[in-house]
Amino acid sequence: MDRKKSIKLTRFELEIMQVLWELGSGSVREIQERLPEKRRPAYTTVQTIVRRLEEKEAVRRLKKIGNAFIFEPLITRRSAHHRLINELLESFGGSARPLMAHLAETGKLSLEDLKELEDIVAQRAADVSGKSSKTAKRSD
Amino acid sequence: MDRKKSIKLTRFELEIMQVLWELGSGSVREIQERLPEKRRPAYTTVQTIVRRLEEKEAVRRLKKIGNAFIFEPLITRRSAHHRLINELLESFGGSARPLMAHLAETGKLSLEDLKELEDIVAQRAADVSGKSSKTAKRSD
DNA sequence: GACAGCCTATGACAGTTGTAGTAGATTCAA
DNA sequence: TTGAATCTACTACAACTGTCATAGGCTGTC
Repeated sequence: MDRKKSIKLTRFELEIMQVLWELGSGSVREIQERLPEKRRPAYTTVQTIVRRLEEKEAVRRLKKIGNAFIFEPLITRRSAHHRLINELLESFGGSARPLMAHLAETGKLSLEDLKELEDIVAQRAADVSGKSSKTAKRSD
Repeated sequence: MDRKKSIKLTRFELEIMQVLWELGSGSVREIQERLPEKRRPAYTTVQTIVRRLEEKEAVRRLKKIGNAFIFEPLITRRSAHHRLINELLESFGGSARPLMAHLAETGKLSLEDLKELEDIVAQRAADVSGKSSKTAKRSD
């Protein structure tokens, strides 16, 4: 599907992207202030990561306010999550089952969760057979 | 639960652990030969990773055959997977839902999968209330 | 008992990642 | 218009990773 062969993000880069996805856009200062007080890195550390994200084309400069740049994400949270999940699945031999089983066993998954998921899967099956939508409607 | 605050493995280290989990135990040579022909690293590269795994106490020397050491895993596949999953969940804000939804949407999850999961979850709920087992029976 | 062949122990190195300091540009309030 | 505050650009660096080469130690065989 996606031709933009998805960008690889490090843990910290991902954390900063999370902030940007929440904010929509923001300056280095804003990003830094949204990071958890515990272990909040120096301003220039955040700046460095944002620069690397720029190089990777994961964010871009949207505009300038005062003398500060405002950055915005160029990749979606969804696509990033997509990548993470696929990477994890690879480590598991490609099957989602062990992953699911783990979640179920460790109580991270409730019966209600599963019911809702069934709806999603059923809906998806219907869409596919009905060919009603190419990429289904969704938010996130 | 686990007091052994779980070892952090890199991708390659994990790949080698996978081989060892499958073999039960093996020499550097055996491990190397089990790696996919495409991109199979040099013998000494595998050796280096195994050494690092030793340092991390993820494997140990079980015995010596001829002049070669035979290594065996010290951590379970299960605990390693556990860690990976938890790390992923953290990136998702701790909730399994987005992860599950993603799997459902991308068709990695079938209705049968979900049905079986319901059994697991239901069983788990029963165990917990009934206090019948401490760590439930399982294979993996 | 000497040697080819495989093994181990070590060292090395470049790329990535997290972390931050410094210097100089820009801004804005007085 | 000037000076403090705030930014950006650049540099640095150690730890971690993937990758391998080299040197020297065993072993099994003729």
